[in-house]
Amino acid sequence: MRDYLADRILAALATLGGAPDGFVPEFQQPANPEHGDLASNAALQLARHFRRAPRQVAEDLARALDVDARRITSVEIAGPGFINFRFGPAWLTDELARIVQAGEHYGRTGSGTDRRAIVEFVSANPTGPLTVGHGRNAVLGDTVANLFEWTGYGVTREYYFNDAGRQMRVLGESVKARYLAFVDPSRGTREIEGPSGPVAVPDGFPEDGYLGDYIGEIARGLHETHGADLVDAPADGPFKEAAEQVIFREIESTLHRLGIRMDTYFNERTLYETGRIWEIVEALRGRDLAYEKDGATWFRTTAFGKEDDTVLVKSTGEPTYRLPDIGYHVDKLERGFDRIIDIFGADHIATYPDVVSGVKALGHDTDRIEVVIYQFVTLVRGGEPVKMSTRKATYVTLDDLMDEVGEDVTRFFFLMRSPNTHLEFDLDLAREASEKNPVFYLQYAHARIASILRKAEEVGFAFDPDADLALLTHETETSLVKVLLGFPEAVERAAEAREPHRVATYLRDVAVAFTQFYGACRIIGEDPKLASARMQLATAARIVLRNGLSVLGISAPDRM
RNA sequence: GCGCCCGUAGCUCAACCGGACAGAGCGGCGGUCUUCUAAACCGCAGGCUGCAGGUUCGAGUCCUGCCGGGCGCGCCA
Repeated sequence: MRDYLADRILAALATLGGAPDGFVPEFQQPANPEHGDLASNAALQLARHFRRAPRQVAEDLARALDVDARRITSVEIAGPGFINFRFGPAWLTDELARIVQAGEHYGRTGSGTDRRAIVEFVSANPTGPLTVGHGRNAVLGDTVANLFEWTGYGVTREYYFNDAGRQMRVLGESVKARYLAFVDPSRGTREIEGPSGPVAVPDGFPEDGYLGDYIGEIARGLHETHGADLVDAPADGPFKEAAEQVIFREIESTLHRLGIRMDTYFNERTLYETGRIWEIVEALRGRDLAYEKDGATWFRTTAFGKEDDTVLVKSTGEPTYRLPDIGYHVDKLERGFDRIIDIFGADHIATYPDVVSGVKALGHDTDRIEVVIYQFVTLVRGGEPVKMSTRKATYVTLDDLMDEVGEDVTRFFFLMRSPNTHLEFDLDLAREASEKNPVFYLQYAHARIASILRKAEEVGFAFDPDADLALLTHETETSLVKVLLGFPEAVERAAEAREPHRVATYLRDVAVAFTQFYGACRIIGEDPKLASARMQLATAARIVLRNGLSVLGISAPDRM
């Protein structure tokens, strides 16, 4: 419809002496229904160009406008010079029929056809269970990936991790110390600083070791299968490996609960093994963007406007995260993706420009790389913010959260707000009042429609699939149709903006419009022709709710 | 000190690349179940969109400066 009207407006402008080059008519849905179904501000924008009052331009434009009376029933000028259009009932019913016909494909668009995107998300190193903090990343990334799929992209979901490095070494040491205590229960203990005062740990437990219960579980498992055979094994040998394996399995199962399945896991180590990172250092050096100082290799980030240069390779010979990150992104570019999306928490925002600079310096097209930054989740319990630390085990895991409020609520909660606003998660509220969560409102609307269809079957009402949709004249009926027609655009915009919450917001409008229709119009028991038409409308609403919830990765139950 | 994000109803948040009278949910107050699900619906109250300027036909949205909060600014990731 927008394309059609844009075409008509341009045609009308041509008869008025032409529009400025590159002028593209814009439309908006008026907030006030009295202003019609779609409004153009063309006259306001062109007033200066024509050197006339906006309303004058609007009148001329409206007069010159030649539109199909079946699609547009009224063209009005209002306010400072808006041109308001009203859709014809025949067009609306045609479109409604199209929704039912498209079914589960309704809302899929082809803007990304034949293009490929990779979304990298979660990417937590396997040092412990996923926490609520990872939840926002996981759900956001998965849903952004869904949005890409709905616009026609081929999508790869990738998890990037690193099992070398200090964190993992400490993890191995933590497990080994617990293991030794299982082997020799009389082993001495000492106290280190825990989350709330000192805690007793076995001798040999690192000062900054991991205190979570899962460490002991892993150690117990090793003791049960290997007995005392591992007492002389290195911490970063079987202990670290066992920990990594067990923890990764848990992470994966947590993600599965959320409906997330990764396509690929990328181990940072491969960038070392292939020598990729050293090639990059040499390439940068060749462009005079890397140099040696104080035993370290530096990246000349001052050449890109930063105040200081940054270290690429430490004096120990170990690269900083920046170097493999550059290599990783080059790798993704070489794999031929058209869009490369990284989902990062706000704390990583500063690292991104260095990586892009590096990739760009190597001659790659960095326009394809894009970062979705989300702000932190503040966990609130008993009205107080909860400080979380994986190491100190003062976290709430994603599994805990799902146990308490359910998978659907968990997903919806992380998706209902814009990524770049802080998310306050009140645990008490989520637990006690979870039935008041907006996600239930959407699901309830869906369940009600399913209930109507069941009921129809029970009473033996066979509705006519070729129902005369022109019978849908009630105010709540037409407004529901109009809302339903907005779905493809809602998906498209959410995808473009990488903002899943737009879909959630839209679905609320759908549920509201349906519920109003439901309250005002009965289906079963009405005249069969009208009932059939309404059944079509309800079916269309169900399709939109189901498809929309599917974009968000949330179930659409038939009963509640 | 510098950089990024945020500041909208009592609380949590929307507002579609600048549009018409800033909207929801929760909480508060008052109504509505013999009907396809009351996990619902209807109504009322509640706002100088942090403050001060600027840009223009028009600003919550863009620019500048303040104020307040978050996150960064490491040979950690």
